[in-house]
Amino acid sequence: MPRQTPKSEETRARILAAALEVFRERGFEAATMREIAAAAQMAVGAAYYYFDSKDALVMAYYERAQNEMSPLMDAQLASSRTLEQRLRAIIGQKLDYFEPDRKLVSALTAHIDPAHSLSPFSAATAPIRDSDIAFFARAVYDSGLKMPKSIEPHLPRLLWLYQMGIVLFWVYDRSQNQSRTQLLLDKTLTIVLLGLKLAQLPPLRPLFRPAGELLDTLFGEV
Amino acid sequence: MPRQTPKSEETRARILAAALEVFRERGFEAATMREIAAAAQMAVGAAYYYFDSKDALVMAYYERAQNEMSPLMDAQLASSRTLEQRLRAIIGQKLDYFEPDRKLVSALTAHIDPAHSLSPFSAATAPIRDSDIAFFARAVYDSGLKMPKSIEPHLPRLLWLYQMGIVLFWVYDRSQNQSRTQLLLDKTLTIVLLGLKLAQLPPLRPLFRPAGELLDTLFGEV
DNA sequence: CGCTGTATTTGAACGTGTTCAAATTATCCC
DNA sequence: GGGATAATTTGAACACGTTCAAATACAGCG
Repeated sequence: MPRQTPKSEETRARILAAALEVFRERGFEAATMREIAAAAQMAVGAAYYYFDSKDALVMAYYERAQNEMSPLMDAQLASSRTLEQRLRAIIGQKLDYFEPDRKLVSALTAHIDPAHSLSPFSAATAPIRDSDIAFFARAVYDSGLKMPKSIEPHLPRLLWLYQMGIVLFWVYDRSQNQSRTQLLLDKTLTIVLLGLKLAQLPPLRPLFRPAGELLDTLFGEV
Repeated sequence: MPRQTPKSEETRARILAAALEVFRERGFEAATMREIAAAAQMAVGAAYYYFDSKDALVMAYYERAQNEMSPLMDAQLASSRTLEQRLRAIIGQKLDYFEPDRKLVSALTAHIDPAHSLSPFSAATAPIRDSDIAFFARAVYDSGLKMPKSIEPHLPRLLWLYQMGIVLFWVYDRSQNQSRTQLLLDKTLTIVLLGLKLAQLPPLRPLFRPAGELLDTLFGEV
């Protein structure tokens, strides 16, 4: 993994920039590694010296996106109070950030298979996923929500999963300005928050015990 | 599309059989069209004369599966009464049928992108999807469930989507005997049925109106 | 049987992502 | 500076899915 010298770091950046340019212009699938290498003014082999695969270019984009979004997310969390505000802020921020690259993001969401490196559920994307889930953990924690003990530890991951569904829908949403996604977000957020409110009511808590057990097993180690 | 003479039909069948053999042996990705053609004792071009692509072979498998499952589903529906029984029967039947080909099915569920022909949401799989949703429609209708008018027309599709989630989980479930999927099915089915019961209570109906509006827009034409 | 047109079959060729031995360039140490 | 070692760059080569012009088998008809 050549990230040693400043020069190689710069070459790497040049290839990534060229790749994104070609991706945006012709889409991920239609873009060829030869094109990308040519755009970066080097032989195709050189691109492979810096990136293991075509997918790795998208992965690098994904990692950079996460890094760039991190402070933005912090700001969103700092400037919102209720859980609803926070969830809206986080998810809205993510959609805003990815807006110019919706086509490219679809390469990231195209695969469900956890064995596929670009899948949001893969081992390769685990660090990004974890740092993402951490935002939801903070959103929940800072809002002082009191959840049943059986649900609480899983809540960040559940919300992340929910957000993943929204993003997925958004990527393939062909309505004007992705207005359907807005609708989906508005309505489902209401439902999610209602569910969380209900889970807080002591008399209803027993109803959530089975759900907790389910989550324990599903999110537990394989 | 050469499905004219009995002979060509037989050749087509031979290629599909050879393909499934190779797919089962080495997995969809690792299998090559040259291997498949060789297994069917013909040149690679001949395979393409009968099937447009490697994906088309999986699609043919999918179509055949749907045809073979149809009478089995009928039987399951005939021998069960309550909605819970029916849902269990339908979903259980599907998992049983696909059990020997879990690896191959993963090629069908690997893509979310509706533009990808093998995606469960693609235009190419629409006929299979529709016939599948029809089973859920019958399961609901025959069970005499009284749903709010706002939800009712969407219920079959919703249940199909739910089932899709279960199948998806199952395909990538690496626990012994896919026991986690069983757990997921048991627990979520309880929750789904509880939700449907609640939706039937007149005092709670207003709560479901927004959900109905959401579904109207989401499932409406683009 | 032979002729004609269609259905099928062939395998070389294309463009793809990826690999790799070899060539080139940079770096370090004396 | 010069020689050795490492980092980088090259482009041909590979296996893949797919295409296609050409070759072959077949069917119907006189």
